[in-house]
Amino acid sequence: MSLYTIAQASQEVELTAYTLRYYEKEGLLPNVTKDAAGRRKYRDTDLQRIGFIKCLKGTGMSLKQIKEYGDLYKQGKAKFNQRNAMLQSHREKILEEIKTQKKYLKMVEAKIEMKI
Amino acid sequence: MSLYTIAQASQEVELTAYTLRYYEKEGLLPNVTKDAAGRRKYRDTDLQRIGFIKCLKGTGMSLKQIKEYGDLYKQGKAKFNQRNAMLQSHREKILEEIKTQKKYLKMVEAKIEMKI
DNA sequence: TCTTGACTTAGAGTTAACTTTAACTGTTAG
DNA sequence: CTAACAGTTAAAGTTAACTCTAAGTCAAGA
Repeated sequence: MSLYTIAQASQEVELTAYTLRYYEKEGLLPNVTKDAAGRRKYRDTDLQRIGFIKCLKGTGMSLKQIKEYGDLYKQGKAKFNQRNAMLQSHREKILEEIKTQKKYLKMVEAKIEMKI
Repeated sequence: MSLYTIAQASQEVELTAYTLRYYEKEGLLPNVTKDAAGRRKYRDTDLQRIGFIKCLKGTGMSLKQIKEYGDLYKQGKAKFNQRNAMLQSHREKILEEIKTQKKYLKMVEAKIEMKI
């Protein structure tokens, strides 16, 4: 079980320390502990959580919605259905997005082929 | 050859009239003509251009870069190489992005499958 | 003729997601 | 012991991309 300073965590997850503090302030990382001097110590589970936040964010979910998801998560089995529904519909959204990206890719390729 | 008011063009391309004026102000739509009363009249070529702008924007190109691309386009054959290089590297970027989206899709699906 | 409604402009306001600053504190290497 | 450094906070600043407001113009219908 290893602990990371904010600088180490920052490097690990490829987000700035500013961003990590910001996410915490916004309630996306409720479980980050601090050492005796008040400095953040990130655990592996924190890094995993950040990884999933990056996944949700990278697929177009807003921080606000990510927080909602996290809040449901915290409430455990009671909110399982609601939480899973969120993921299901987000999955649909990603599928749609991939479809759109492929369409756009073809448009760009067509433009390249036009050579004008 | 049909002409569209801003309201009609707006509906056609699914952007608000505000956004169309904003794009024009930013130099992304340099060829929109106006009628005797000073009202914008969009031609089919304008709508096609907007369609391509949406494609570039939808694949993560900034309006600033889209303007640069448009400016190169305006300079015709002289800037063909530069313009085409932009599209080539944008194509790579889209391919990368699709790859990332597929990875994230798998992460979300894994989370759904976990049922926890 | 009057009024309604779609348009015009310049410029101000909004939102999300950071990003930076200022002032401070606690840890560590020389 | 002290200077440098990594961290802390609250709050202000930044950026992109809209989005809206205010004040005005113009054309068409009752």
